[in-house]
Amino acid sequence: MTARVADGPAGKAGIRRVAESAGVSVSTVSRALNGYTDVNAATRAKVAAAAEELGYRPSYAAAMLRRNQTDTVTFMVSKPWTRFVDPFFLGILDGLELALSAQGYDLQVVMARDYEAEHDVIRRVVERQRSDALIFARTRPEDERIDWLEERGFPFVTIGQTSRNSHGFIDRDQRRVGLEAVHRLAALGHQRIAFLSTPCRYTYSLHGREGYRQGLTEAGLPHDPALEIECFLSRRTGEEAVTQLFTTGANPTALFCGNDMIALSAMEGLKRLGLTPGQDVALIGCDDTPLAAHVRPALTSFRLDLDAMGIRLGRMILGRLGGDPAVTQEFVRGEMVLRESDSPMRPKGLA
Amino acid sequence: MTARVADGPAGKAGIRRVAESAGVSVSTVSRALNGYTDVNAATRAKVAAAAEELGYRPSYAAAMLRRNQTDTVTFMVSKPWTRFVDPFFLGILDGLELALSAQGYDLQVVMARDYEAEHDVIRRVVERQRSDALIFARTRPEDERIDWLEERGFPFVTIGQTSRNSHGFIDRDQRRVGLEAVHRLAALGHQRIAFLSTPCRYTYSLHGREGYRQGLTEAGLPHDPALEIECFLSRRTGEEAVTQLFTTGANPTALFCGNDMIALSAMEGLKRLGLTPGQDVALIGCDDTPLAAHVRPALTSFRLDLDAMGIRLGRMILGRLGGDPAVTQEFVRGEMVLRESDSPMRPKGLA
DNA sequence: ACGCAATCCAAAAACGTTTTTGGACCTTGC
DNA sequence: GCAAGGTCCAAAAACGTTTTTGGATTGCGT
Repeated sequence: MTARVADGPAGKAGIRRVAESAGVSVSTVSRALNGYTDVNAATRAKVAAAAEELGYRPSYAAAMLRRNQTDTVTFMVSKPWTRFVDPFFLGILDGLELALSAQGYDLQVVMARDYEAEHDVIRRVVERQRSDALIFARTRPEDERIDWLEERGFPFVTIGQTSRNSHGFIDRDQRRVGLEAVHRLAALGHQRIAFLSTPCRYTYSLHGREGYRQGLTEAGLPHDPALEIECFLSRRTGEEAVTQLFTTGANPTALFCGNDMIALSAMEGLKRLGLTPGQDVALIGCDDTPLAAHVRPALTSFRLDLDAMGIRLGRMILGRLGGDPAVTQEFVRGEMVLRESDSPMRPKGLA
Repeated sequence: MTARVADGPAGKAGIRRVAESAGVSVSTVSRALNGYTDVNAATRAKVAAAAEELGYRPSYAAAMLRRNQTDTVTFMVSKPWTRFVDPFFLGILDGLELALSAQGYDLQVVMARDYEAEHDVIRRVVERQRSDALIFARTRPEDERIDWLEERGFPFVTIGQTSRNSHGFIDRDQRRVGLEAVHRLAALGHQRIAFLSTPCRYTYSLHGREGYRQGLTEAGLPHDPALEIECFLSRRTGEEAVTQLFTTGANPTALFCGNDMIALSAMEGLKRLGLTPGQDVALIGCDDTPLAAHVRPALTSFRLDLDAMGIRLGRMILGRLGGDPAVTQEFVRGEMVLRESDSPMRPKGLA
């Protein structure tokens, strides 16, 4: 039996054993393995060899305790409206994990079951101290979560902006999306273009509305408040909106929808009203859900490179953790992908 | 300035400060807060009050170092074929996180970018020692990953079975799914039912095939190997399969597809061949992707309660971590949801 | 009163790193 | 030949818990 040397002769090799085996001190092993400069190349090699030989893996817990950092980043996924929105989050998660794991960081995932829970979830995450940074989406113009985090100096990056924008974020320029959608529809001859908005509490909804309205004025079209509808979370949200639009006589010939979910259910609603989507009424969605391409008529929408978005998110958060004090704010471009649902205005009146 | 007491007068309150404030020893604080029995109720209350008062949060790192466990469970998501499969993983993640967080466990997520990477990813996870247990899917009959994990005694649960089934798992009874699908199609009068299988390396594919074949014999139908096609990862996988089927003269009148992705692309392929899915050729899928309900004809498929599956997974893994040595093996029922694509056999020949 | 058991709690030893401090040993310049 | 300055490394002090060990105190039976 070898001399008892603290990490226990039986257990996994600890840094002490490596030190012993390499014939150097514990501290030297640590410095050598962590890439400090003040260690001779020969010594470093010797240490590396010993570590390799013994299959040494540093104890995460010990390092974490000592350095007081977890090398973990938390992503909070907002419980989606429905399964339709999942691809958005998992797509981002994918890119994010790629960027993080490349730097030795781990990705932790927490779920917020509903809107009210989000703040509590965040609180728990930072108070448990098991994570170095936080990423979340669904920002509001005035976002108490952000105030709370900034107050505590906890590193975070959001997907989406606030009114102050004092923090790091990545976002799609939803204003431009709205603008382009309306331009497209106006160019197709539509004069009565409705906006089926996502909930107005979210910043991006507001941006989308701005874009929508600006598009209207740029196209020389009047702004009719009756054509703006706020849709909430429900599988039939678009259906209800459409029903309302055609019941109250707002009678749009085109719909710009805040997301694909809304667009899809709006299609259902149209059919139920005896209208043919993509023929009687044109539609443009957002997000480019996998569904969009497979539905009839195929939904024109705005594609987002989720992987890239995740990777950039990872870089941003790592930058912040790396001590770079700069608050980075990035935009990703949502590219319109034309399909079938954005049909030209039909000359004749409605059915 | 108060007496310097190790956790630093300035920093967050440590257990020492709580002890001091409550007028007991450090160890008592620990025992009180961790629910040990040998501490007086009055003392426990006093400690709890002091902890509350000081906003004490135990250091995860220190506890982890001492107890040698991380209170973290890792979920490996296999890079999906396409975004279509995402809902499967995120759905499970959701339920899983619910179960874990309820017990104070954290959920860590790692991605395996391709099949070959999966083993390496697993290796990294257990060697880094930042996680207590692992969950992963896509098992093979002979699965080296499982051998590797069992060898090391690392706790894990899989989604899917192996040939030995020596481990804990949760799985859908894919044999039954295949059986039911074929029964349904045979009952509709179909005689030539093709099977568009997911890759055969996965256990569930094999089970599906078993069910398919058994269904055939039970229905008194002959087994034609030309009607069995293995589909790989590609957006057009079903399309290719269908083309092959109708080019070589296998000419099925019904398709049982190993997943919805295959079914959907098979639909495309049928259309390209001038056939009307759900009319000239019946289809049944698996997984019940959100897409299934929205496509025309709506795809008949097998629903899975992903949330419940995630929750049960969580319970299983927590059971294992709780010292319960029993290997639990659970099955979830995949319920056939009838829609439009499973049409009856048309009396006349093909178009 | 005395011994024995039960109950509650204090002291101290880990857990395995990282980081600071300072000391040998060379090299170099004069 | 000596001081000054560099390089490289050893020793030891944290980091903040949990858990073991054992010692007081109390209650009880005799």
